[in-house]
Amino acid sequence: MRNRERLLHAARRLFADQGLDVPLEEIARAAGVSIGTLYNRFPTREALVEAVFEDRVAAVTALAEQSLAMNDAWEGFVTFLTSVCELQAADHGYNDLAARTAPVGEDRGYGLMGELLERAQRSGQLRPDVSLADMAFVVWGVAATVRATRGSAPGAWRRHLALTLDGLRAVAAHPLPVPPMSIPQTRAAMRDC
Amino acid sequence: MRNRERLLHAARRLFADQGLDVPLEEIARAAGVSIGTLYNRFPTREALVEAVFEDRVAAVTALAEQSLAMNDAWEGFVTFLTSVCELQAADHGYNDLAARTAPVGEDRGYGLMGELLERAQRSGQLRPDVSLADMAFVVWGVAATVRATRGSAPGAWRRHLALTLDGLRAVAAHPLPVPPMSIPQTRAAMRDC
DNA sequence: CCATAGATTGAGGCTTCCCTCAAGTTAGCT
DNA sequence: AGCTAACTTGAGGGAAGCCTCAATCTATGG
Repeated sequence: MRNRERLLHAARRLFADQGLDVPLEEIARAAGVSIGTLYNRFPTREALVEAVFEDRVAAVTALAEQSLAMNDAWEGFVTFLTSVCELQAADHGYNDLAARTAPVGEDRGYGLMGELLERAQRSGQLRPDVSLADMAFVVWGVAATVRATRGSAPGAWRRHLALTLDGLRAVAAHPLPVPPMSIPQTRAAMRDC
Repeated sequence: MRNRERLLHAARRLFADQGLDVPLEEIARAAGVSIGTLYNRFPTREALVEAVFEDRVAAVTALAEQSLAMNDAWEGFVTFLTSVCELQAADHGYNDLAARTAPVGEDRGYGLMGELLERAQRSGQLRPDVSLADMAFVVWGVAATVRATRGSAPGAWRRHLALTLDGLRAVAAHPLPVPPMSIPQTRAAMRDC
């Protein structure tokens, strides 16, 4: 039916503008549909969010593949992270989501992140003591900056990201005080938003 | 009166455990006082928050002074940032607050941050292209990690901070893509949470 | 043209939190 | 004791969201 599409369109727009916490009634109104219909189509907010951002999984996978295809391993690594952050910056809702969806997972798309990372380490440019779980710090950090600066200093996140990346270079490496998060820890942390 | 103290105690505890968004009614209940009394003493949530965290301003100033007294400029800089992050990690409420209160301000205490920063730059260890406004990235980033990992991986923020600090070293410096935020921009961003 | 299955509607009940204010209580002063 | 000023109380009104469900509408096949 047409209503499902209208709802997805409205939700996409409102999530992008206002984040994942928009009132569902507002989405229904924007779609020109009643709140009851929204609940018929998407029994929970989660279902709606998932449907709206379904395509992003593929998009991120594609970005990772493009980045892996680049000759320079470090450049590929940087390009991938930058692209993901650009998605975050362009869409308030995806920014909210990225923090919960981040790098570590059995997810096919994110296996590629591991390859990008290891390749950059083998090339000697990415510090060897970081692991996949550490990428969550990048995403969480930039997400916070994106959120804070959306209104007043859009683009400032690029500076934050650049500083962060400089800390990931092998030449910058100094001993880290604690071991990386384990996979279950990382997953639990992402659940906690 | 005694009630003011009871309220401050209860609020201090609940803010620390649950963040700044605890229901005021819960604070009143924990203080053994009615909601009306809470409103008599603290007409707005902000007033209560301010009263609870009043001492932190002095505490942070003291930390900055201690750090300035250290011989090694870089060590002082790192010690200060680490101490502030420790405060954030120990208190959910202060973590919420730090992001809005961060480095830039006419605040006496935060003028010292500028001295720490410039001293570390003069010593050649802190990269010369960062400014006070960039410290907001550190606070925002670590605050996000503290929040996410509070339950599942406490202490993980130390790793995030260490990586971030490595990116601030002069040896790590690579050109930054955009200029630092202006002071008004920084202040506006901090208002937006 | 009717019957029926399916979709849609939106008022209304529910929860949570905010904040106020009339009535009641306490404490200090004479 | 009596009087007053100051403080305390908590029921209650209001706003925002969530979610449900009986009534209504639509469409399709016979």
